[in-house]
Parts: sequence; structure tokens; C-alpha cells
Amino acid sequence: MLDIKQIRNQTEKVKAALDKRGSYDLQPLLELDSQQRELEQRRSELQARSNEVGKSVGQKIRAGADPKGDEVKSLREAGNQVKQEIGELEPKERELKAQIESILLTLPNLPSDSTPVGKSEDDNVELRRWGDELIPADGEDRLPHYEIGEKLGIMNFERSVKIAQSRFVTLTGAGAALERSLISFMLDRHTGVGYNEVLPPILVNSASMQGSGQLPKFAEDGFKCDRDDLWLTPTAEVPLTNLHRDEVLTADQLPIDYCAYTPCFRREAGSYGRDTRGLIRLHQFNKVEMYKFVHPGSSFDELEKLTADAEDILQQLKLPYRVLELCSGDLGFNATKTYDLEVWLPSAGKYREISSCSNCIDFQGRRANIRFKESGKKGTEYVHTLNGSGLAVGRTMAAILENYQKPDGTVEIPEVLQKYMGTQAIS
RNA sequence: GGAGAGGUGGCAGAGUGGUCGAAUGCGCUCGACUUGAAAUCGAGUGUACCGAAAGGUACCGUGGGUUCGAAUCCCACCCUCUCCGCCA
Repeated sequence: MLDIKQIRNQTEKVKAALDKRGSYDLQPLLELDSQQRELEQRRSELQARSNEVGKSVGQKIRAGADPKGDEVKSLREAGNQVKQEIGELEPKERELKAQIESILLTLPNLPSDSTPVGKSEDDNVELRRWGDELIPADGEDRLPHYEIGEKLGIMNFERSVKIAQSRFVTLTGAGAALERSLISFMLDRHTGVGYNEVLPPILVNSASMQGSGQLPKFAEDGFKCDRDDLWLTPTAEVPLTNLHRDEVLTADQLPIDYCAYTPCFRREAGSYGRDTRGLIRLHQFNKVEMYKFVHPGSSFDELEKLTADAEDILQQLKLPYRVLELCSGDLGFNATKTYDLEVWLPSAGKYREISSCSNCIDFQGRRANIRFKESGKKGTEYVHTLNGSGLAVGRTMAAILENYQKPDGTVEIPEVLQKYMGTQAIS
């Protein structure tokens, strides 16, 4: 959520930043805001008067006045009149506040100053590449991951349709073991450098979904449990953000680094024809997420560290990848600055997103009301939050199956995973 | 699912209609004492909004209601705990 005060006081700046993403008209919001403040002023003056009256009734009675006498009676009437006026203003003010809130909840974060300006993913900026892209020699048979996976008998899509729907997968044998190995490897790596491992609820309530930015705008993309106010988490970012919702942390607690493995559930509304085969786009997938609550002064440095932590997984797995900085038009709703990591998929001959690392600055902190207090300083400040996949597990498996595929149809296990798997290859 | 108890400040906990934003204790901050520390003593210590400021308003789980006045009374909801049932 953006800061209404900032919108009020630096309207042009905010508008210019928002326009890098799309087109936004802030005038209606500002209009509501000034009406609301005017009403608030009048209402609080009336309330002050009402408190006055209430107090003096008490004083009179204690001083011996007749509670049923004229003096008290006229005060009561005065009190009633003020109360009636307040009663007229209150609903209006509440309505205005609700309108302001609902507009604020749909405004995306402002792109950072350093974010490249652009309209779509075509305008994202490639920053660096790591590793050698594997390009199959002529006549060499390189299968896409879903074909090699089915051939090896470790992954089944047809039967998953029977169990659930399309866009689900069932892993068996070495496939299941590889998924589990990847999760353990990633968690071990991150906890090894100080991330605190979390295994959160994966059903989350609406307040949590709003706190981390999924609601109200992206309700269609979530799976909802109809009889309860609970949603299946689309990402561990939701429970992790809300771990500290409505809390005031102390400055010396920061930074707080968490990592979490969770399944993630997404309807993928609006991407019906895309990536219909394989592990790339499923309704349910596994992800290891990294999440940081940090001091505002260090959040951009922390983003670099977070991205490096995600890259390290790819490097240890020896998977070629590239790093993109998202342009303003492709930035996610919560983010002010985002690096995407894309892994090389030989079957497609291109890079596919495997991690997204974002600095959300105070956007989620304000939404979820997560603040910190600096000792000795008055008041509180919103924390800055960052999140990054480290990594999307299914896509990592896809990349391994394709990049580690041998001409004879077997798949080698990356060295760092061998101790987790207990084998050197899947055949 | 059934029965009961309860939700108050960073924490513990008092407060059943009127100077209660809220006693007290712990914690925390500053100071005194001390070679230093502990202990002790003294002072201070919620958040948000409006306002240039003075100041004002709101907040005792949430939302309504009664009243001149509500942490306190009434209603609804949410949550937590205990016991019983069921269960990995």
C-alpha cells in the first residue's frame, strides 16, 4: 500500500512513478482524502464538545446538583444535540475512509528510481549470464523434461488428471526423490548462511492475503476454501509476510531472514493456452522461498544479497542462467525493484523464469502493519520486506532433466544432490 | 461437535457507569550510588490520525446498541484456554 501522505504531498512525483507502470488518475483519491480530512476535523471538534458536556454533568452531580434538575437536564439536551450532529457526520466519514482504503489497496508499488522504464517483458534488461548454454549437436536427441520424465517413469500427467485436473503432476520413484532432494538441498543451503527455516500454514486467511498484496486485486488467481475464510497459499510470501502482521519489532531484531518450503497453488487464470505441458506452469508446485524483514536503510543492499543467494543455488547445481532486471511495466504489484533469474532449458532453446527476487520496500509493511521501533526514537517506522524464490523446485527439476540428460536417455544427478539422492543417475 | 472460562499497554495483571489512556509489578531508557557490576534509589516510558503550533480526537478482541458519559451495561461475531467426544 502506498502512503496517502506521500500521495497528498508529492502528488506529481507519485503520479510520474505510477505512470511508468500504466496510467493512473490520482485526482479522485485526493478529492476523497481532502473531504475525509475536513469531516474528521469537524467530527473531532464536535466530539471534544460532547466530552466537555459529559464531563461537566459528572462534575455537577458530584458537586451536589440534582441529577434530575433543570441544570443537568439542559446539559443532557445539549449533549444529545451534539451527539446527533456527530451521528450525521460519522457514517459519511466512514464511507469516505472505506473508499480511500479500497483505492489505495489497488494501487501498485512505485518503481524504484533505478528501475528501467518499459512497457512489457520485452523491455526487461539482461544484466549477466552464468554458465554455458547447452545446445544439442545435430542429430542428438534431447527430449523436453516432460518427455524424458515420462519415459523414465518418474512423472505422470495423465494420471494426475484422473486424480485432480490438468496442470497437476504426480512424481514417483526417483522423480519424487529428486523433488525432495532439491527441497532439502535448498533449505540446507539457505539455513547454512543464516536464514531461519519456517514451515508455515499453507491455508491462509483473507487478512493475510490482503497483507501481502494478493487481495483484493488478485482474487481470481487464488484457490479459495468456500466454507471457510481460507485460501491455499499461492506463495510462501503470504504466510511469511503475515508472520509479523500487526507487530512492532525492535530495530535490533532486524534484519530477520526466513526461508520456507511450501507447496504453492495458483489458478493460472488468464494463461489457458500457455505452457500446457510439463512442469513449467502447474496449479500446484513446490517452492523454497526466502524472505527478509529489514531496516529501510539497507533494503536495496539486501536485495543484492537475496539475489546472490538464489543464484548460488543455480551455480551449485551448475545450471546456466541469466539475470534480468524487470522494467517498470513488468514489475509485480508489490515490488519496487525486481531481479528475475531465468534458467536455460535446452529443449526450448531459451531461458525460463525460475526465481524472482523483489524489494517491496514499505509496501507490504504498511499493508500488513509491520513496524519497528528504534530505541530512544519516538514513534515507529514500517519495515522493508523482500522476497525471492530460492528456487521454484519444479522448474529446477525440469532444468536438471534437460541439462543433465545424456544421449542414452539417462539423467545424471548434479553432484551436490548426489548425497541427498543416494545415486548418481536416473535411468 | 458438546459444556464451561476468558480476551486490558512490550509482558504479567488490577479495574463493573463519571478527571481511566487506564493502578501495580516486570521490562526498557536516563540519572544517582559503586573501582566496575549486581542490588538499591530517583525520573521517564503506548500507538495512530488531524493541526504550523497550542492542542484535539480515536483506540481496553471486532462490530453494533443503551447513556449527557462505557474498559465497565446489552446484542452479535471472532479468537484463545480447560474438560468431554473424535482423530494423525
